[in-house]
Amino acid sequence: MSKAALTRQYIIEQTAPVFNKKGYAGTSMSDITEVTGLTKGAIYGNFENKDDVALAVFDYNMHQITAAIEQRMSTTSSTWEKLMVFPRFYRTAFKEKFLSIGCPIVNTAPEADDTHQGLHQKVNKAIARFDKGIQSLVKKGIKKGEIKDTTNPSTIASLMISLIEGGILLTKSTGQSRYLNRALDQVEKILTEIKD
Amino acid sequence: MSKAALTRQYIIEQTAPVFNKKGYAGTSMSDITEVTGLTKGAIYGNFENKDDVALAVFDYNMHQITAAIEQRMSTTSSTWEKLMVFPRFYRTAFKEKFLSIGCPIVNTAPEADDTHQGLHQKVNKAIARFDKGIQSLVKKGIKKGEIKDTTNPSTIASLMISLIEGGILLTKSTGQSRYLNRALDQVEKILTEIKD
Amino acid sequence: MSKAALTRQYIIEQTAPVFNKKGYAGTSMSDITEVTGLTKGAIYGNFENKDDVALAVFDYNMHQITAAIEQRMSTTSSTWEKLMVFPRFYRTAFKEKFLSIGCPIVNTAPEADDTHQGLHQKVNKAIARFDKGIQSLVKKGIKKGEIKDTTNPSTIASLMISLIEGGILLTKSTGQSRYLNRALDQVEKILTEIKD
Amino acid sequence: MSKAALTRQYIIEQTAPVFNKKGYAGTSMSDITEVTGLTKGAIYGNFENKDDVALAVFDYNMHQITAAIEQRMSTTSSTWEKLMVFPRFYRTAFKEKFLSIGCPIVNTAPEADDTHQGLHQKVNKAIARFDKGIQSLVKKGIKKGEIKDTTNPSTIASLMISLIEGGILLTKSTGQSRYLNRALDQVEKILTEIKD
DNA sequence: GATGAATGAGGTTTCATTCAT
DNA sequence: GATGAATGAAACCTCATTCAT
Repeated sequence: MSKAALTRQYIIEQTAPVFNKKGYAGTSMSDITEVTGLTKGAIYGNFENKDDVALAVFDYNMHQITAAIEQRMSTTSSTWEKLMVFPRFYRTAFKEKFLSIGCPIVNTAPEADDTHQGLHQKVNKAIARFDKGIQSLVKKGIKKGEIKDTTNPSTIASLMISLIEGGILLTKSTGQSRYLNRALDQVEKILTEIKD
Repeated sequence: MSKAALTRQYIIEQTAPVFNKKGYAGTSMSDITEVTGLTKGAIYGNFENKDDVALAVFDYNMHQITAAIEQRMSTTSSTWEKLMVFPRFYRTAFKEKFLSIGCPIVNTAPEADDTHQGLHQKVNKAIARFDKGIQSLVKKGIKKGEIKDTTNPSTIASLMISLIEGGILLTKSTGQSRYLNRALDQVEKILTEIKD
Repeated sequence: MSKAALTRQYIIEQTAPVFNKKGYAGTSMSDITEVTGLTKGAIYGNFENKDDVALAVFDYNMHQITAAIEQRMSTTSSTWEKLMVFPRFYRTAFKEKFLSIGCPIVNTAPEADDTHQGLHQKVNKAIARFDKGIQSLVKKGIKKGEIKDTTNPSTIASLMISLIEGGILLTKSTGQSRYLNRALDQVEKILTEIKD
Repeated sequence: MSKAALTRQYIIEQTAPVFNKKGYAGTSMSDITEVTGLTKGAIYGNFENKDDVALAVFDYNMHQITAAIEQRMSTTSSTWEKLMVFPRFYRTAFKEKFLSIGCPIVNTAPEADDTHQGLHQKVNKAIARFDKGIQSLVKKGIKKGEIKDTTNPSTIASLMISLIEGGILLTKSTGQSRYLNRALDQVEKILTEIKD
């Protein structure tokens, strides 16, 4: 890793929590220099502008979660078990490590929707990847006979994602874990129902 | 209604869409003067500060939705039918009139969580009212024999809210109606299952 | 007294302490409405502008002190005793009632000097009146044989005023009464020395 | 000297006359940018806020006078002569160079008294330093047998300062030099009386 | 490649004042 | 004659960004 790439990575890691807390518009370049201990010049040497930092931070945040999920999936060859990784991950690891941060999709979508094209696209791509991941697991499960062939992959994906993101939003805001817990119960119930 | 109250109302109504689009930090006082055609002084004559405008706008946005829902509920005396108003409302009226705006809870919760105490409290109170409303309908339904007495009101409320808010978040961001639609299908399925 | 004159007087009396505390530039029209409980319109109905209020308040403050001094002087027919009223007044009544407010001349002169023509003129007229008052008492004292005829009235006036205003300035700022006390001791010593 | 320190010094020097003329509340950030030719950002890059500028300017103004006085004192070893530097300095150099500005203590004390904690403290510290300086000269003079041992150092200091500051206030406001002149005559008379 | 002082626009808020009611 | 909502300028301050060193 070149020195430049290292600095870039350092900035992203230090800045991620700030963007998560304050949002895009609420985070200032001064917040970034403060949390990194670097100068304005150093930030602008490694990123084009604030936008560029925000996009990189979003990618970083998504990668943290996706990598953790994929790693857990790799421990089983059953596609149904792979699907069950989602509720299990969000119930344990997520609550321990990530809930204080929240989900980057939930954090970013409402703000980016109408004002921030670059981020909005990234959010939608992240949702699409999430969705496609679930759908292809369901399809593979059907093929392998692990999942009932009457199952609609798109429906399963839509439901799972809405339940998870909704649950996170509410539990994060209220501090009451029951929202995310009941949502994840429901995800598991749905997955159990489609098991063949 | 005094002139001041009229102006206040006017400012709220004109400003609501801007806050919905740009969020709290993203909306400037200049945005407000622009959309209202009033001067800075006029805004500050009717509101203490930007915060005060934001809180009033949030209340206004919530009231719009709650009033519409309550009005629909008033047309039936069956508590189960009253519960069914939620998915039906969000499926029709909401999509037509409100989706461009989004749900004030979804719009506000992520930004307010960590930085904006006043709004955060308002959001949580709104969620609590939403939750309590569903729970008391379920309880009443059980009492009246319309709903199975094995039903857990808190679970139903948690699930319904997570599904609705999650569905809105995703449909608003992606533009794909399937997220909200599948979430509402699920809400209706859940309600059908608890019908006695 | 007409109703208008009463309101004017009321505004002046309520506003005087504010101007004394905050100075001219530091006092806002809102401070004035707040302390009087009246509306902007009421203030502007009775005064041309903020300037006009400030000038009236200065006159009022000066009158308070001058009237008290003159009242005390009227109790003696000795001109030397009349002169001694100054140190005695400032030592007692002033410290009890007026020090928290300060002397209008000290309060106003530095701010008005370079920026506020109207007030500056009023301050200088007040000083001139103060000065002339002392000088004519000294002259009368010389004529009546109460004061040595070698005495220079202008010198006595200059010295007395500098000592009194300097003493007030320092005691007000530091909270240490010795500045004003030693200055008044000196005034009395000077008066004793010129006694015939 | 770093570039920042140079700019800071430049801002202070350019701004000093403005604060002297207009006072703290009367001086605006725009006045400062105008007189310095710098932008708002440049000022705020070098000072925390307007307060911070005002405090630095006060220190600068005091230093100008103190340095001039100390320099003159260094030309004699007699403590009595050192005390005589005060009236002589204020009579000549001060009237030529500083009277247009006034004395920072006189300029600042009345405004700072009730509203501006930071400045108020600085003013009082400046007075205390002035006072202590005179007192310790008197004490040294007594020890060295130059000054009568019946002399009260505190009284001398109180009197000298009241006379000087009072004289400046009145001469500055009225434009008549007799106030300061007679006050300084009196200071010299007092010093002559305590000479051993 | 990094620094950090400077920019200039724009942020929120308060000001003295006016004027239709 | 009084009201108080509105004005428009100006207050203090922060922003994202640049560029000479």
